[in-house]
Amino acid sequence: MRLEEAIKQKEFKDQYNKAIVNLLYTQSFIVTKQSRLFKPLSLSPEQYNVLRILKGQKGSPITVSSIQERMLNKMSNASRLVEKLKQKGMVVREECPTDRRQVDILITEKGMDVLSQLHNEMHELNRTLIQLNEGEVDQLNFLLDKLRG
Amino acid sequence: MRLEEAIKQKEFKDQYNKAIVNLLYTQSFIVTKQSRLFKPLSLSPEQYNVLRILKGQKGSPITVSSIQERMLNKMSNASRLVEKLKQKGMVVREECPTDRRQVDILITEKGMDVLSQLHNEMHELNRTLIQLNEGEVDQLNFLLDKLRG
DNA sequence: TTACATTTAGTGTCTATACACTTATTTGAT
DNA sequence: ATCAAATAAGTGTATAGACACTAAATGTAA
Repeated sequence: MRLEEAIKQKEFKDQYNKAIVNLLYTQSFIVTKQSRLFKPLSLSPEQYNVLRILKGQKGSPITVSSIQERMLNKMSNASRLVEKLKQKGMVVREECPTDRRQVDILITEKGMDVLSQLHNEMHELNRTLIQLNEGEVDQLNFLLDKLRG
Repeated sequence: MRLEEAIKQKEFKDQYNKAIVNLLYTQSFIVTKQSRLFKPLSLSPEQYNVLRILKGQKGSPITVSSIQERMLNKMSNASRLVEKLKQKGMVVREECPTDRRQVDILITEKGMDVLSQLHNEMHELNRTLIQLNEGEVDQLNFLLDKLRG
């Protein structure tokens, strides 16, 4: 659906303003659909994001601040998200041996299980959410990377 | 900055997965910068969105559910956002004469003042946030509209 | 008209964002 | 060696998103 119909706005001042609104609306469109996938596993999109970061470590520990740096939303609170995941038994916290300010985080077997349960569905969803051909997706990624300067 | 550096992820499974992550990251990038503009006026991005919808009405009232339909995030809670704006004196609530379930909302002089204070800065910010030329912005809007099917 | 379904606004609760703050530890300059 | 600055993790608080729920008003069909 065109943005104008989706939010019932007839016109935009210019294409730059429309692009801003289009990006915000499209993110909400994506997150809403992803959330429904996470729901049965009692996982939020941001908790999923943290688990993905931990999985990417392939066994080596990562500190809370490094998780924060890798998060999609730089303003989110990795400390509290890790605590939520720990309560669910999906991660463990360990004191960092070289710097006692830091805390090493590791994904558990249970955390890995949750990710593999989601793997196929997520891949399928991401593919169907984006109704573009391969050339168009490449172009979109190029434009988004360029947009941010 | 390329997405890979921004979130320190070396590669993506495919361009579709990268596009999803790119869209989520870019939205956060935009909202974070917009929030700083709203901060001095004690306005949140979503409250601003509601005020913009009300301004677009050019004086005619709009119900809470119609505001909801026009919002960028369809899951947000127009009822509570309107209440916050009312407490700040930026909107008024009136009982709808034809349907007592509904509540008509109108923007006040104060609400309009806040919008005009932000007008120039917002336009400038939106323009500088998007580091694309005119043809590229058109292309981006086309791709985002097509993406959602 | 009565009974039932639908619509509208609003509430409750959990989670997350935004941002200022605290505490503990480490760094680094003198 | 000392002490201020910087860094890491975590806390407090206000706002918002996600989603189930309620209450009141309206629509509709028998």
